[in-house]
Amino acid sequence: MEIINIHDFKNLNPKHCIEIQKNLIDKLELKPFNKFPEIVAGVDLSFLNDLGIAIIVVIDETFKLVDLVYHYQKIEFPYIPGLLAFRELPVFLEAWKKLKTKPDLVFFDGQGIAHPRKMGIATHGSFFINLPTIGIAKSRLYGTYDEPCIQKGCFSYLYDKSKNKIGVVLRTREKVKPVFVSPGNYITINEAKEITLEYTSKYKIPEPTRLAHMYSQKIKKEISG
DNA sequence: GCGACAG
DNA sequence: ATCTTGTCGC
Repeated sequence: MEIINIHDFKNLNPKHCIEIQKNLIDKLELKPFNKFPEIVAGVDLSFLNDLGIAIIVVIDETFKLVDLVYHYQKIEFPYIPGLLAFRELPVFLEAWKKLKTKPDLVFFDGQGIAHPRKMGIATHGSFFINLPTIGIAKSRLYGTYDEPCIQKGCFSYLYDKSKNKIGVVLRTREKVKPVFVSPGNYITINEAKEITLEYTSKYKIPEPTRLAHMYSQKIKKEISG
């Protein structure tokens, strides 16, 4: 069975998907990235009936927009908690082909290894683009944690059932609900947290993902008329 | 069997 | 994610 051919995603049932995720665990490399990414991309999808619209924004360390591409196509896979990658990665990868600027790192909207099988969309996606990735989720999918203090920069670790760290619950803005940050691949948990804070401006959601979401809503309106 | 459950 | 307006609090 082909393990990661994205074109076969739509023909898979949930059990196949879970097997694929389990088989990919050997490819996970949570090693230090050891550099600050000066050019990063942010990914997000919006939906219009049966269309999925993927947008990728590329910004520099001053949050200036460097590049932007998007792609939309029919969604072939339902939303199933734990299997988000199978729904969204096919659309994302088509948009990725259009990108001319190669970022140093990519932020995804969703989990990285903070996932039942350590295979959230940021992790799964890294195998296709071969770049370090970070998952930024607005809510928890998996793991246990204590509430972090209320100041910006406060954080607590997310743990799996074996008490291993799988990410952080990070307060990116004072008195506002924290975000769930986990490394996708080719980066450590602490690097993911630090880089996320560096790329956070005055809002709860870090700039790469926030801008991607903003533009995907804008593009959706253009498409709908 | 009963909850939990990214977007 | 999406459907949708005003409103409470810093």
